[in-house]
Amino acid sequence: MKRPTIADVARRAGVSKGAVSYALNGQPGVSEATRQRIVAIAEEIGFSPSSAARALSGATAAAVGLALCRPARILGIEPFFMELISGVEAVLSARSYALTLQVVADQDAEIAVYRRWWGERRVDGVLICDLRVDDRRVPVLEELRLPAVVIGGPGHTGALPSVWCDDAAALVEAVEYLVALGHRRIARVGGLPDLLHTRTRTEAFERVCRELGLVDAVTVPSDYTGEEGTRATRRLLSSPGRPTAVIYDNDVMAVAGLAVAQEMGLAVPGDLSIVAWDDSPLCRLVHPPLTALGRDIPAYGAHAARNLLTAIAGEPVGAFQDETAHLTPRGSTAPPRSGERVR
Amino acid sequence: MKRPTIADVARRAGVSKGAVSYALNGQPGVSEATRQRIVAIAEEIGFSPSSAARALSGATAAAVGLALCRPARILGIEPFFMELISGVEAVLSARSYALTLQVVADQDAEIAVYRRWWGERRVDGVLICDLRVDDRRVPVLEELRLPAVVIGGPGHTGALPSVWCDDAAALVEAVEYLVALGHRRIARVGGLPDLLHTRTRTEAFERVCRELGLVDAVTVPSDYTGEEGTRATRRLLSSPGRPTAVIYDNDVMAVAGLAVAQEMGLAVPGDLSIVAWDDSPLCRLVHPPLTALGRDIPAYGAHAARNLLTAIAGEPVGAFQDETAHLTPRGSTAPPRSGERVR
DNA sequence: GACGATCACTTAACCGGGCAAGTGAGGTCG
DNA sequence: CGACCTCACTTGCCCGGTTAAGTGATCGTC
Repeated sequence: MKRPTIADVARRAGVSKGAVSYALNGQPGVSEATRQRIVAIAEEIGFSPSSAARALSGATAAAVGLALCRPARILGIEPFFMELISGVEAVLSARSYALTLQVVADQDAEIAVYRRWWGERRVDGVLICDLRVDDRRVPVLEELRLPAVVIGGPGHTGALPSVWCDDAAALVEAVEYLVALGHRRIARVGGLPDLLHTRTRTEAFERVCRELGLVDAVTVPSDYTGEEGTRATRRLLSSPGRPTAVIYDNDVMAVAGLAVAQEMGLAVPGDLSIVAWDDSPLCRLVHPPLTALGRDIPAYGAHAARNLLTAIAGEPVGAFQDETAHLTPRGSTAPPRSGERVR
Repeated sequence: MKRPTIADVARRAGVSKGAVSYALNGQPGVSEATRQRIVAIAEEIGFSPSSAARALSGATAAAVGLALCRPARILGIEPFFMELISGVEAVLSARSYALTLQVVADQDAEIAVYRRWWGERRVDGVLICDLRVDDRRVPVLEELRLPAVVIGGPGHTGALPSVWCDDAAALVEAVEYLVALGHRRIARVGGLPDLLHTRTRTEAFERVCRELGLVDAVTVPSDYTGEEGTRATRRLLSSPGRPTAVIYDNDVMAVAGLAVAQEMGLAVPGDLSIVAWDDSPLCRLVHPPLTALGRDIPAYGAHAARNLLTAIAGEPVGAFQDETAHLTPRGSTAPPRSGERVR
């Protein structure tokens, strides 16, 4: 089956292809009667304009890019990215934009992908995730003048617009909640230490613990995998003066931590309270269900996509603060047993 | 920063753009010395050919499409799709193909996306997931002559090539294993009943149970979500003559089932054995770790992508059988308690 | 009734590559 | 020595849209 082109529509309508272009794009230059006839014919023969030809004649590619820099085994189990993509997609497909996805091995590969996409005019703009401190991708995108929205921050985004949320405030809420329950020995299993939001959380954790007088509040770095969550939890729970509550930087590690506690014969929440970051269905699936810091991730992605489309349209876009994650208490948190409450 | 075009390279090299095209595409028509000079200049000024221009002049779009027809909350938590995408990506990016992703609401929307992609020449081919019985997408893709590889089967793929694995055999292995442990009352929580592989598994389950003389082997349909897994498990475990073993069609529901058992005070595996389909890290995270039917999903995706590229190249491709999922026994399966063993 | 304005188109150039056909220089051979 | 061939390019058209500029018909106006 041959794909219909604008020339086919023009021939059937008995007009020039210029007229068809004006008619289908709502431009002036054709009468209303002719426009309707052309639209009907286009509909009838199933014409949709070649994105390549459109992109070539100066218009947009009608596509945005997303490069993910995480190994497959983490991408798979972390609900975050798929939920983000769902939200991004909802906005893009409503405007007939395509999403081009690429999984990359490291930051250099990611930068190479951006340069290639830019040179190939394959995308009109990109979303960047997993912002790092002094991120090398930012100056490259600025230099290329490739429209981009950073998902993350605040700060370290250069002149690029961003969509961010206040992780520090969310973390403070979680710690204050645990302290209100009576916990004094709180530990945290953090995400990849290079990521900006991990650093933000770590600093907030240290600050709030200092302010509340919690002395041995320690953050164990990890890589978001269940294995690392298991390892970190084992270490924390085997140490003298083990914590009575642990905050995990993602849900996967929190679930892993729960399993370790059960394996070691510790009751959750009796002997150990657990708080997870990112409240995916996973948190509600396990027993006890996990207290979690949740937020609407599809909405987060949707905001990023919307701002990117605005930036592509050439309008100025600044930093957008999304809602702060809020704590949903569930069965995994409770006051520590009395013996534990006194240091 | 202006994007370099082939004309920029030609000007710097002092040749025509035709010569540059020949040089960069390894075609004969330029001397080796000139070719190297041109390649060096292209490298230096960071030239990559516009994908739009390339696509327009008859070559490929260098992109393949993947439409996912599942609601966001399922896509997020099911590791299957992200792992599949990782595998697909590994093959595509090695050949500089882009992956265009779209999340759609239903089958009609998905078909509309294929028609649009085809008309826009946006992709050279597509991968289709979640094959149904007498799938309506198949004849559409055949009519459009859009290269496609079906991920699923066997059967119901029309003349389209496919990549599939023998779910029936895997299911039989799981049931035989449970029977060997001494189980006689085995139930199954199935996936979406419309999907072909669900039907394949259901038929295999009924057949093998009949052959082994297990009388009340029941399949409860569900939708792959944790909530449905919870509901189905509650119903199964509350019924008189409750099963001593349950096979779940995905890992999420298995984890949910485990939580229900714990909540109802049933010991796993003492009172209830659990087998999960798709062995994601999730299965190893919970306590006890789940016995699972695992397979290499990234490899599955990679095979599909490879066959799609072959089909795009115009070479004939048939059905490809991937390895059968194999059972990894873990802590969630054991012989039923003696009182249960006798019917 | 001549003139300018407006309308409803058409024409043609352009985007950036690919590629068939053309060209001129140099070499081979009868 | 001229015919022929090969090599190493150049020229020019094509892909399928968009859009500025051009054109002819109709209309209103003085």
